[in-house]
Amino acid sequence: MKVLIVEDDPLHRSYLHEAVNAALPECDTVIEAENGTAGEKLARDHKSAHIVMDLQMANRNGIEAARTIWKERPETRILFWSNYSDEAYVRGVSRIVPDGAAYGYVLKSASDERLKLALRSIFIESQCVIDREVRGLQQKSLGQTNGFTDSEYEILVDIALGLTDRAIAKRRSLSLRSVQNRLQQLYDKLDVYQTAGDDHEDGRFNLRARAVTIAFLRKLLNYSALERAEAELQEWLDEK
Amino acid sequence: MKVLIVEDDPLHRSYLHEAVNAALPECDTVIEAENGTAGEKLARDHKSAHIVMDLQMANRNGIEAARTIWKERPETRILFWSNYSDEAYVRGVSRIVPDGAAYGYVLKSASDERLKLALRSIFIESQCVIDREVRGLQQKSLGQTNGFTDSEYEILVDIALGLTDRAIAKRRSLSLRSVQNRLQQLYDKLDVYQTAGDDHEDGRFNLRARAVTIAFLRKLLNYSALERAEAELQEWLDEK
DNA sequence: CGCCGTCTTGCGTAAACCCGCAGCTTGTTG
DNA sequence: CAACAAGCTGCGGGTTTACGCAAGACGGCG
Repeated sequence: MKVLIVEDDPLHRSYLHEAVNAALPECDTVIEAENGTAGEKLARDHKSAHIVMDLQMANRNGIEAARTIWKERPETRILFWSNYSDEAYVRGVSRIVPDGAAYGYVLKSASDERLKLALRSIFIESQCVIDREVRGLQQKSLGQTNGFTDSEYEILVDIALGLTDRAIAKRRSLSLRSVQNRLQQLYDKLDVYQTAGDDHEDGRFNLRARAVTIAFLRKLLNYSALERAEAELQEWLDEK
Repeated sequence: MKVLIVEDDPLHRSYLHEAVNAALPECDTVIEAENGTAGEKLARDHKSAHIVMDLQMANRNGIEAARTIWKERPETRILFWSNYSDEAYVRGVSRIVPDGAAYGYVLKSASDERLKLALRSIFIESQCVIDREVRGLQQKSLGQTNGFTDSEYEILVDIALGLTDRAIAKRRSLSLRSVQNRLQQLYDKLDVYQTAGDDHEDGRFNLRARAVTIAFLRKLLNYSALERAEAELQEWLDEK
């Protein structure tokens, strides 16, 4: 049994290496990659390998890497190991996991025990293991309680990218008015108004920009989500 | 001689601990804090301590902590140790360093040697040590070559927060038109137009929102800068 | 002092944005 | 099937943005 570790930080890499050795005596080979690109290549070379993957990496982030790896071999088991439980990451991951694939998501702040347990559960028992904190977000982002619909999230990303209403309409095949409807819906959910008016006319906010800011501060969006969205946008621009 | 380590991640914390022991045999006490708040308190208790500080921490980030520490004891020597060299961080740091204070900025990707050397230079020799990469940014952000003026940066932050032109005018004591002038200036520098028009009328951008996105992608802004700015904004809103 | 560049401000306009109102299409439920 | 909720769409209008044009204000510099 082989395990591939994809992780930026040398300290964390060697820590993972040890953890894998300790938790999985049946594992005979551990390979390391220090960024997403190298990770993809090694995953291709060692087809049977299970993967432990960091999410935020400079060169090519974990979500990108996981996506291409899963595209080639959907049955690959991947354990995501991340510092953050931002909704943006969680959403990003659940967007790309293939049907029925075994995967995991544990936070770097988890104890040694938790990590080792997760390693065994996923790689040996083929179970999904998702940290409680992360799980909470996942529920919210799927269930409609309080969380965001896909269409709301979509339009959030679109204005975050800086598209005009018209451009969004074209991209999503909607009428201009519908786009604006969704925007209002988004403004509602994000509570842009409360912070906005207070009741003085003075400190008014630009709703569109404010919505993005709030989303950022609430970690509905983050750098890597923006980066991905920007790439998709460019793609779309090119083909249109 | 005492050294205080303020760092989120337990792995990095113990690594730093070792590095300090190895580089500074004259250091008899090493104290650790795992977030900004705890760091501030320990800094108060151990007045003579030199500090190694992580920048991005969950609870209270390094810049905040450093600011209050320096406010109480401006001669404190602080070595910032960070994963990133985003302009947003660099700018944030140079904004708060007291006149003539000895400080340092080294990246986590630096070699052991570099770190140890920096430790000795700052804590023993009272020299400023700033990683080459970081230094580059610093030049740019101070000199006007290609970089951003303070007033440009200021307005960037303001629209990122989601303020309207009018609100910005009020906050910065400018006329509405001046605010808009600065905005245009900003749009120029950020090259919002190039990506915008291409030459089709189709894929138009909302300049204001797009500018923020570009700034984010170029790391002129980041989460912690936004967070700080938001706090300042709230403060201003309250008193006005 | 007069010339010049940079910054500020006002006026005016076209476009984009925010949104209430109202008619339509769906899918759901009793 | 009737009734109802939810989403899409057009219309209309009030507000905000983006920006050209031009008139001052301020600070060097020959």
